[in-house]
Amino acid sequence: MAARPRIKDVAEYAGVSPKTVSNVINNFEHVSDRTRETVKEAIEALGYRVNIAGRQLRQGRTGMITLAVPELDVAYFAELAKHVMAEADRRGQTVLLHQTNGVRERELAALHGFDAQFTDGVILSPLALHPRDVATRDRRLPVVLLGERPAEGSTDHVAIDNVAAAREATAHLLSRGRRRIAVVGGMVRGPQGTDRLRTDGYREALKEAHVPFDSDLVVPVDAFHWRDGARAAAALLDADPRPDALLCLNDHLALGALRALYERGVSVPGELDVVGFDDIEASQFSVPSLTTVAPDKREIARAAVALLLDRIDDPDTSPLQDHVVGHEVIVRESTGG
Amino acid sequence: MAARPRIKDVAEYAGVSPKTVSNVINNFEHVSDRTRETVKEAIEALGYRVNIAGRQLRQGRTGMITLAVPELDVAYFAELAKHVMAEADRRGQTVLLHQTNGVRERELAALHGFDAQFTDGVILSPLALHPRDVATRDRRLPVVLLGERPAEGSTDHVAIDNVAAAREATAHLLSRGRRRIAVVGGMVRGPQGTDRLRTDGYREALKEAHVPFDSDLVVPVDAFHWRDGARAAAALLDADPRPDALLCLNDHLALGALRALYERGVSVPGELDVVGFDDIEASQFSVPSLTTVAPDKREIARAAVALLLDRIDDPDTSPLQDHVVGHEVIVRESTGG
DNA sequence: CATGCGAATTACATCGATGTAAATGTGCGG
DNA sequence: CCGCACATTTACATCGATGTAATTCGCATG
Repeated sequence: MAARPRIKDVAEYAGVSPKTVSNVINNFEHVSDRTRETVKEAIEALGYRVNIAGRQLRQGRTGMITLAVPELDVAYFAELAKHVMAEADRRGQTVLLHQTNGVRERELAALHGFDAQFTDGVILSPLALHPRDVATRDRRLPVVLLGERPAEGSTDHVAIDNVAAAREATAHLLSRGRRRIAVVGGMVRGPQGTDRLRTDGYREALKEAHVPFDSDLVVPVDAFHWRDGARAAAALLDADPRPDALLCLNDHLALGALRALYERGVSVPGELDVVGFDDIEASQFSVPSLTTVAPDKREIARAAVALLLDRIDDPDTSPLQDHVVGHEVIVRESTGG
Repeated sequence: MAARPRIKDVAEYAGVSPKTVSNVINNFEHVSDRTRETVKEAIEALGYRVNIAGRQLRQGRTGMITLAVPELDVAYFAELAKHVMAEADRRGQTVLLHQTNGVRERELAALHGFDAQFTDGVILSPLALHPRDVATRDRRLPVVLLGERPAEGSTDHVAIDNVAAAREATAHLLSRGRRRIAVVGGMVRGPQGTDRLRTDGYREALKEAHVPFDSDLVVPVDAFHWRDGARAAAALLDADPRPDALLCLNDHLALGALRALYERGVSVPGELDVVGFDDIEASQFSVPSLTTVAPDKREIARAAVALLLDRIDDPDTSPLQDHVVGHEVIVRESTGG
């Protein structure tokens, strides 16, 4: 089987110089129609395809960006990835997707381009990164962080207003008369991660409604998966007094909780309300369907890609951006919708 | 901000030749410990990282493989992607993930390497590919197909035994006394796609049990999403006589059906059984939990990566493989488990 | 101390595409 | 028919890493 043809082969076949072929490929304007036609035929005839390595070596750009998320089988990240890839596509970029499993080491690797000068920049959704990791990173690789923000400054950042989102979701529960609202996946003290910010928003809502805060109702979890939500909900049912609502910090926790409540015969929303975050597709189809805080994922993707490409084009001058994306509380059956 | 250092800069810093630096990077054996140490320090000091483009240009390999799936927000593909990426990682390869949206044009592009000589090979999960597309493809790019197989030969292929899987799932329903089993997403005539093969398996099971086949019970769908399952289930409830079981050809259809049945007040598995395919994580946590056919996803991923890498190493000689992966019917609440 | 041998290191060419600058071609006015 | 302006096309060098082959080094032996 013949080796892949090079630009030189196409040139010889077409009877022109390699550079002319290159000019045709790149739609350079000063190429006569006849030459362009001849070259295109040669490309077709030989089945020629650009070798990206050669191009990148010359141009210094790959046209690829890295997207690093914790886990693809967490629906939120899969949906986000889908949007980022679509947006990148629209802007002529290719996405290299990585999973970090939320492990600091791998997030660090992402932050530094996976020990290869590979893609032009990185969009990273961190979980375990330490503030110092971000502060001391190698500034030569453009990075946009999503969601968590271990440290101010140093990178561009895109996220929803987590405090406001949690406040609104909590207010919704309070407006339905709920008073003992548990926070599944919450965190009272500790770094300003998403869990902490959302717990803060929850507390703000309680305060506004003059409902006392009870730290026993803030339940940390190992991970944000179904099983953790199920486990936490089961534990909360045994508490005395029982909570009358669960504010779950993502939809998987909430869906796991729904399952546990079903197993215990607790009616939702009759006896207890449940709210999630992320608005993954499953939350529309669960039984009962799930009230949730929907971030504008498309806008997150759009902003992240835009910020990153700007930063790639112009690494130094433009000021660091902190893009806040809209969100919305979608009321469904799990809170009487 | 300084530009990224090249191998030459490291060489100068360490006082050796570029080739020696390269030897250190690639763990070439004939390098003295002292030199190795010096070079490593220089790499560290300058923050040097390999430029993949340069390496690939020289070596003719990228160490990257493409994985092209229809949609990441279909959980099965997200889970599969996760496994493929993990397996590729284990074998020192990086995965470039693409979504085709099940559009023939994009699948064709994947089959041909996305008009760039980019990755070393492609793992493609096709939906819309025409047999001719596969038969006439450019053989210079190694390809492994997953699931659907538009044409025999021409590529390596990995899938479960769809006929047997559907036969077993149907037999399970029959053993529970179900006799009017609808196939959601099924196809009686048409190409040997997954839907057709599974419908064939369903028919085999009926035949073995001497249950007559009724083509009205085979319901095609637009796509394999929740909403399509919900829609199909709703339509089937209005049929007379009603089916007493739904064999849904993936879990999303099944979960959507469960939702529709819940809305209509039909008890599962009391009045009606539901079975899915894929064993996505959600099927463990749905209400009721879902009986489903679980393909060995890890093995699919392992085999696909292995076949592809073999083909990359040795494009011509080894015979085309058709790897059949194991599956298992997991009985849960939706069929009385 | 010359010689030989393997280990360690290096010079050089090369992978494929494209930017630069120079060369060639074309059309038009004078 | 000449010369100029502009459009096309081309020669050549270059991006960064590494394979090949040649060179240098270190050390033991006669």
